Amino acid sequence: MDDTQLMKGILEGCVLSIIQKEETYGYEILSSLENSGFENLGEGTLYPVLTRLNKNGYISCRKAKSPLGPIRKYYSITEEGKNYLENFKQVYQKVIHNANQILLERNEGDLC
Amino acid sequence: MDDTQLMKGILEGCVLSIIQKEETYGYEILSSLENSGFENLGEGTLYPVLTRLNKNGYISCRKAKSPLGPIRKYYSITEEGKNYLENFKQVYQKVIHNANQILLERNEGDLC
DNA sequence: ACAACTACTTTGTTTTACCAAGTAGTGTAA
DNA sequence: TTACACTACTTGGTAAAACAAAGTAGTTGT
Repeated sequence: MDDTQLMKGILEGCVLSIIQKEETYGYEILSSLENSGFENLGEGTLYPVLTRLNKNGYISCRKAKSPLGPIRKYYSITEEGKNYLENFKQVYQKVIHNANQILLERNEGDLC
Repeated sequence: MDDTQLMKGILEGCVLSIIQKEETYGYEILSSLENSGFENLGEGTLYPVLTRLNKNGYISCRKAKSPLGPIRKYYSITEEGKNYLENFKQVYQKVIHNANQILLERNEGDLC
């Protein structure tokens, strides 16, 4: 089964949360996400998220040379981004709570 | 903030889970979802989900008269639907677990 | 006759993840 | 030195799903 639909919207919040912890760049965020269990994420999935967050003013961008590859684009969270993330977390937790109630509820047939 | 993106994919599992509990019909599922906190769900959101689940063979359909309105379409879960739902729950829990790790992690600045 | 509630349908829009391919810089080994 | 591997970002096209808005109909109550 495919998890692409479940990823919708969640990814954006996760990326913003990672950037909030410290200034970082795309390629590093990718491996950070992989370490947290999001294993099948392509670059073509992540980079548009960063572009979108930047365009919406939730993160800002700074270019810097890499010691072992092409130039990096370092992103850091803005004040607007912090507010957005707090709000996102609340909505996320509400949705998850509602879904858990429906999905994980005991059924009649369940043993104890 | 908008939760439409977070709803993607989650809704399908919730609807299937509700049908698994007992045979039911669209309009009732809608109020069931509203009772669980999904308050802004339109009919134009739910009915396509039912059509999709039916077309994929996860639910079956039976028509029956309503005591107070037009004819109802009662849905019940199929064996294939049960398998799909179990699988869905596993993927769902994995995604949520991964996301929680990133979103709810303590930051350096946090007190205690 | 008309409104209110029940109940399902359809059409079009928007957002987003994903795939595939491309562009480039740096280091390593045949 | 040529080729490969790794780093790092970009772009274009596709498909899936939620949603808004409008419509169709049956039943009940005033």
